[in-house]
Amino acid sequence: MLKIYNTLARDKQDFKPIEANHVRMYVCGMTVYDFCHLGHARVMVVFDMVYRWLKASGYDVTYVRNITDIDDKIIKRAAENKESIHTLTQRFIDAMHQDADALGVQRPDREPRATQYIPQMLEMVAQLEKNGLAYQAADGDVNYAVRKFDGYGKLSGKSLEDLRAGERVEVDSNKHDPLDFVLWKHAKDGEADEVKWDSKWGKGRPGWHLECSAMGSDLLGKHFDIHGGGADLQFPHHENEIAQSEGAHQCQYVNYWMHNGFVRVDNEKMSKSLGNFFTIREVLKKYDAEVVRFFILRAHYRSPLNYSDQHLDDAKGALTRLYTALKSVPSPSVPLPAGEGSQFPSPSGRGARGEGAVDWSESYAQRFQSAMDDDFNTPEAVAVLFDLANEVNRTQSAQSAAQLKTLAGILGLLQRDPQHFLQGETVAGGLDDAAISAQIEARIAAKKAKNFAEADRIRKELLEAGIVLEDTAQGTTWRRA
RNA sequence: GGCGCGAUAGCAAAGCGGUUAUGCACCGGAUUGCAAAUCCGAUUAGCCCAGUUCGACUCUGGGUCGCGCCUCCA
Repeated sequence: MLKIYNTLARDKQDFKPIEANHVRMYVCGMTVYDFCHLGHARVMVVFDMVYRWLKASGYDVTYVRNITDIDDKIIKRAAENKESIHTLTQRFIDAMHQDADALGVQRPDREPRATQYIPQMLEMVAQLEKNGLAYQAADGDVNYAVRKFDGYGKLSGKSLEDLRAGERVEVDSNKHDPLDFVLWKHAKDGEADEVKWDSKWGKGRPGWHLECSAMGSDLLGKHFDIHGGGADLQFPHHENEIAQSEGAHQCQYVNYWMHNGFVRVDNEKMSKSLGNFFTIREVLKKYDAEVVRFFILRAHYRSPLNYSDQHLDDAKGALTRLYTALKSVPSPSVPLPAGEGSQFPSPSGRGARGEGAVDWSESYAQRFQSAMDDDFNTPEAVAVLFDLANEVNRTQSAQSAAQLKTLAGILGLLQRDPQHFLQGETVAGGLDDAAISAQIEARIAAKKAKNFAEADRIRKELLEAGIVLEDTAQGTTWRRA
């Protein structure tokens, strides 16, 4: 039985989807005005892992991750760049897809853009107004009347009183309550047509919180299973989403709220405002994308994750061990042909399908499964992978190697040709494969002639060029350090 | 100030009321011409103070420190 830590309950709970065998999941995606940083990478990878595990567990999953393509920052950036909103957002959506693809993140089933859901948003505002939860203020903005919604604060565990006590922003006299938030932002003079839409409250654009509520319920229904995002979205964003959706639809919005921990640098949250962020593409210049993915999945999704070169190097070394084990055994390909995944029972007797054609009765698979079922405990699941690697190295069993590759595949890891991972790409200015082969041949000749001094010299020279040689029973192999 | 989360060996990071986490590093051995890789073994833990218990890293209370949210943020 899968257990999920539900922020709403502050506890791990048994996961039961609303519809048997079908899971509907929404994750807050990016605001596209710049390149994604490692914090974004973590959300994408973490929920990709969740998506994959639900599928491997036999569920049909509808996964929605939105794109915020209208927002103050976008407008500001477009103006600075003297480009249109559309050009700017499209550019960064493309960049985001490149980054996500590199990290092995599967595309969500739907990727709605806020600007395509304006009618649904307006409809929601109208419904909220009708339900007495929204009002148009003197400045033209339509606000949500927080104190009219019973249960405001149930996700973040904050009461309105607590929130007011900590109020740090200047009180906006147009609001009935300082905590009221904007649903529809009234257009200001001089704003481009591109950033305003007609509505019965006048021209304007949607508030950020409204976007997710409208897209979520339009694509997944008024009540769905899982809603995820970074821990910083818990308040106010997700709290406000609940207020909007439940206020408009008069029913429970989401059953399980999941929040991933932050990526930190020097023990501080990585964020735009602190300026201490690394973009995904920056990091990928230095580290293999799979290493980055592995680095993220090695920690539990709710724990903070400190970024540093040392930790990435560490992750690289560990991943190398797994690939080395796969390399040592011939043809560890995925054991079952596609489409025949139903011959094994899936975890907990859920439907038997999906990408994980795994024999779940096998002991490593069982350990892997209970780790993943325990609130997606990937560190524990990864530990199982290492135990399996040890078994592979010890027994040279093709079956174990196949199991290793299959289980790792559920995490989106270890699917490449081991040789390719270990040897990497030719470094600019470094030795190419042909040059390395020539050196290896020369060394083999030297060894045959018992000229070990020469053989060692060649090996040392290669090592200084970042090439590690390994003499095996099958001959000499090499990898990049 | 309010609310919440965390503190595990040199580093990273999990589970668990009593029995090896795991990876990297380090030490010994096997293997190797020597290495590397691999295998076997050893060493290194549980912020502090109380309490519960036959027994606590694991539960309870208090403290200390760190982090986050309360403002856009993944």
